[in-house]
Amino acid sequence: MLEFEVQKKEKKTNARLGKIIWNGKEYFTPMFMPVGTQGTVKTLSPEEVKATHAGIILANTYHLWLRPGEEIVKLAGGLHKFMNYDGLILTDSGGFQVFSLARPKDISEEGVVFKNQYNGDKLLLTPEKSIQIQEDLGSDIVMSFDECPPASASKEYLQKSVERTLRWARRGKDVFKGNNQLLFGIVQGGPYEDIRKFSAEETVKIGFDGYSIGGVANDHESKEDMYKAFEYSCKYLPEDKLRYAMGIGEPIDIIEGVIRGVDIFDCVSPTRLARHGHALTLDGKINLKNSKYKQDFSPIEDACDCYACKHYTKAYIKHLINAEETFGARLLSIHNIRFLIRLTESIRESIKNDTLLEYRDAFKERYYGGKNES
RNA sequence: GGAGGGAUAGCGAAGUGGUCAAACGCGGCAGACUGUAAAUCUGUUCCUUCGGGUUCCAUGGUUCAAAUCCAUGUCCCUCCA
Repeated sequence: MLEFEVQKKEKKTNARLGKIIWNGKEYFTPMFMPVGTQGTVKTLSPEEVKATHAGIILANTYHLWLRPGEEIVKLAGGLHKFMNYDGLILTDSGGFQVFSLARPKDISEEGVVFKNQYNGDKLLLTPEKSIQIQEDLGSDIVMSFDECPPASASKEYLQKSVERTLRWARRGKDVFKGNNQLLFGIVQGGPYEDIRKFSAEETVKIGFDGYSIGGVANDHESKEDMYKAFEYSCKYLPEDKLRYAMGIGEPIDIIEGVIRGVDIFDCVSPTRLARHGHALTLDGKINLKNSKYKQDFSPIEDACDCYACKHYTKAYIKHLINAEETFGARLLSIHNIRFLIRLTESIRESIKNDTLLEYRDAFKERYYGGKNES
């Protein structure tokens, strides 16, 4: 069983340094979780994922339900065995797909109706079904099925949505067997303190192994609103449980999240940006498709210890991206994930030294180089 | 030697009297991307001092008006000898 303890609290912020023990292995928080929606971190082998020092990945209930089907994964012996990955796996519940795929009229008290994108079938995903699928997948951390409304939704809608998500959380917990799996509840409520407080307190009353902060970075809301959501959620969550900000992955957002008490982050951005030719660097995000890198025979970052930076130049990776060779996307994915993992390593170091705010300011100054972050 | 067909922006390719600075695709140049319907999507791509200027193989012509019609030339392709 997975254990979690807070080892140190930063003096000037709400940041925490934590340790997870699972299957005899230790993992440290704050941590970043690469996304492997369909049972693979796009373009990477599990060995390459592990080489970035990522200890946990996220897979998706909705996608694996549709294809290949959770019964296939179960027959294979569970997702770890199926995809040959022995690190931690967290499965998202399909809640994000309520935001990205469903229309308002598809959402009811019972659950959410989706149209199977492969054969047009009508499919009903309910809190109970989501838990059953995740149990069959055999992930280590199971997410409650939630509605993920846009941050811009009206306060009235958010309040109603949060109440329904609470009922769904209750229903999910009631059927969850807990066989060597943890179950997380999800706090919603947009940028409003009263709704976040209500959502957090009521979710805690139901009682979960950890708590997620959802409904952030899904609607081009302001950074200020996103950070409020972190703050107003963490404020009402227990100290001794993991806190996970769902979908957060811009470097500055990770730092600001940690400052407000978040332990875990996940994001598609390092792999998606990679496929689109972008590399994360301490001096900001760069686009290797830009012609200025044609003859740049230096690594993406001199100081980076990733496989891509140790062996390849920007000019070569640019060539691969321009030629649409998958190796380019793979090298950039390795780099970008390693970049975010290294970011969390630096953050943990700063928490130990109680210098997180100074770290944040120096990071921002260099990353944005005087430009406004957006 | 004979008979046809063709030449349009960096490339491919529409257009066959005015609504054409010229569709569309590729390439080029940029931008976006936060629990992945995303190896996707968006913008831009003759010159410009943003008023305009100069284009559709070349030259001449017809017309109020030509990428589009006519004549001649150049080059390319196909078929027949």
